[in-house]
Amino acid sequence: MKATINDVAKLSGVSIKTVSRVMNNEPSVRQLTREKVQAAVKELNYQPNLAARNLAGTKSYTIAYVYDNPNAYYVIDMQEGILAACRQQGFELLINPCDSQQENITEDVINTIKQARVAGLVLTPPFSENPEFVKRITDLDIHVVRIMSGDTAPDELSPCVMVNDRDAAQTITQHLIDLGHNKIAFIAGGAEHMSTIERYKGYRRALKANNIEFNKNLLIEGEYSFESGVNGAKQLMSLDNAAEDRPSAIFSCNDEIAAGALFAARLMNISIPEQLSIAGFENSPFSRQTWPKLTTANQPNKEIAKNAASLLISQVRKQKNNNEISQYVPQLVVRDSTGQLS
Amino acid sequence: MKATINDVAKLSGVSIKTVSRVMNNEPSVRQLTREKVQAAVKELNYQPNLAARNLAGTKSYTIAYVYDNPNAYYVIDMQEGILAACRQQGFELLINPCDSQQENITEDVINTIKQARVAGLVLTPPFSENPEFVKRITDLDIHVVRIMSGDTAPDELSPCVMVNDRDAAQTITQHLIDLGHNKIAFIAGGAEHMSTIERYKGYRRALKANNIEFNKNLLIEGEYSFESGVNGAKQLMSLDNAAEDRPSAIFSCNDEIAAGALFAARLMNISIPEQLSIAGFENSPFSRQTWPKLTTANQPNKEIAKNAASLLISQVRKQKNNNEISQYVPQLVVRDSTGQLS
DNA sequence: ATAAGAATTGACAGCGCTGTCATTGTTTTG
DNA sequence: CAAAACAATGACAGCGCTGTCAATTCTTAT
Repeated sequence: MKATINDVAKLSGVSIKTVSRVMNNEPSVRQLTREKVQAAVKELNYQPNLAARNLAGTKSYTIAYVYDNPNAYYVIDMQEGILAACRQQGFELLINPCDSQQENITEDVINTIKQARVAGLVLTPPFSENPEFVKRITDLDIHVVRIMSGDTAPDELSPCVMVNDRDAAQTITQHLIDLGHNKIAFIAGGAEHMSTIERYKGYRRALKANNIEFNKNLLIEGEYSFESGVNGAKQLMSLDNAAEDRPSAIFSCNDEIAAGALFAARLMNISIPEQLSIAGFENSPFSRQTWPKLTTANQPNKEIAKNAASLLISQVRKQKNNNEISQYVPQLVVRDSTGQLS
Repeated sequence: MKATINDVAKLSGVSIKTVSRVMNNEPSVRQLTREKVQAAVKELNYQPNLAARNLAGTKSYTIAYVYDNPNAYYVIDMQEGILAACRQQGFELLINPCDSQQENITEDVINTIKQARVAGLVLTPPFSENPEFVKRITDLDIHVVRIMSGDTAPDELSPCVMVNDRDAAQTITQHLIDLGHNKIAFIAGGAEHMSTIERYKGYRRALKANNIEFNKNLLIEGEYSFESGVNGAKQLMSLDNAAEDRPSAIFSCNDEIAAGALFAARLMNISIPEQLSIAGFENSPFSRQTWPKLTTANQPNKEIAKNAASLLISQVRKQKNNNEISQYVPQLVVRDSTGQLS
């Protein structure tokens, strides 16, 4: 029922070794031979047996996704993207959820990837932002691709797929400015996240580009939570209007914060967007479940993850891969929570 | 570095075949021998090579989680539970996200599980609620364990882990009644979900047990969405109060609906819980991100999934497994969105 | 045209385990 | 106590593939 390499060899009239070569994109196979084999592969719908490959070879056909992130939507998207790349390339995916705060987490992860003979790792924050952790892994000759916030890779430890939160945040802030706002507050997420830092930088850059002076009363240091949004917005909206401090727009570091801010505004009978504009970031399902729906920035996580995983697989295979995009800029999604003052 | 079966055989002074027997819990091994081997296994920290097992044996050590569910929190919890069981038992997990509405989905899934030599499937709604689908799989001698809503398995196709939404819904409704409410509305989720039906039944049963007459104006047929909660609550709260139709409590079929209802109440300047109690269901992270926080019912998804997966693995191994719980009743979590009328 | 060199291909062993079946050890029974 | 019955163990092949290395074919330069 299931075709083996032997069937392919017979059908195409070559040895199994040659079939193996074709399947692994090895050089030293004549073009004609290659095509014959590929035809047979197609006809028999042959797919190499992963178990046999893993057993026989010194190479590994398994990559892992090591994560620790409370945002289920993010994780699922990443995972599905990675999975798509794996399926395409005949790789296996080991999922490894874990607690990045745990004492011996690095050793634990190393153990797991040794045990399972993992060839490479896709890392997302917070792991991707921890150079010590990354170094420990790459020192073991295990390939790594990191997905992280920024515009260029921070070091040479591994290839990175960058998410340019800064530019995106600048775009969002500019959107607010274009709407006529000049008192724009920023509710930050936890400062331990690079994404917070980057988004903040983008916000500041937009202000600067438009000659709007930064007012530190309009900066709230929060964390990535609904509650933080509620408190931040409350604090902001109780600023003295006479002193011209009270903002007419709030840029929240993510959608959850924005939802909280939205909620607080509602509590204070401030109508959105007539009296106050609120923007989020992430385009999580959350942002469509608020009322009004949130203006936000969309990052195509599935696509990012798929690309990162393909990159990783090319690395593992020692093939080059030219059509990788190494920087993504989240795109502005304008919905109903931002508008001109009226 | 990594111990093989050979090392264990040498250390314990038996043949590799005997070690294999011990590792697979096969009979026909003397107790003394078994212990010797187990000691060696422990000393060498030996773990059988999955690839070799899969390649050599006719048995498979892979189970799959086939899902199609928009609720990322649910999926992640399920997946992590299944993963935990797999790790414990030395199984491999194949993750298979897919679209249950797709034309040839059944064939696709069958193809995948044949290709990967999957021994068993963990199914959650909507797949677990589709008997045709389940039958197609079990006809192939592939083991299945279903997680679904109800109190007893609907058929003999496969073992089931039941989530007794009905009893839980009754408990929630009773909680509302105990608080003094007797005009309790129900905003349903999509009727194609068993969970909706079950939760509705529990609601009706609680009414009946307390001699409260069912008022069909208080039943809103919605779907599992925020918007549905908004619309449902609006409709309910505009009911004529004079006719004594307007509810003082709303039982929403899940947290998302409840969040919508909460939001609508806020829009109408109805204070929660002073003027209206709202209960959700699911205890999703969502329910802690509303204000006030939602009273809801908690289902320990991770644990349910872990149990279901262990059950599946026992089936696959043809071992019996007595300590499985086959029914879970979600527990009432009282928070701030329900209270007495004041 | 021909030898040296390079490119292509194949034979064969073996990865770590399980299935089959033969062998050895231990009980039971007449 | 011998024979039959059964329990415990091991020898060996082989799962489907890859790595090594030798054999073959094709180039190229002389």
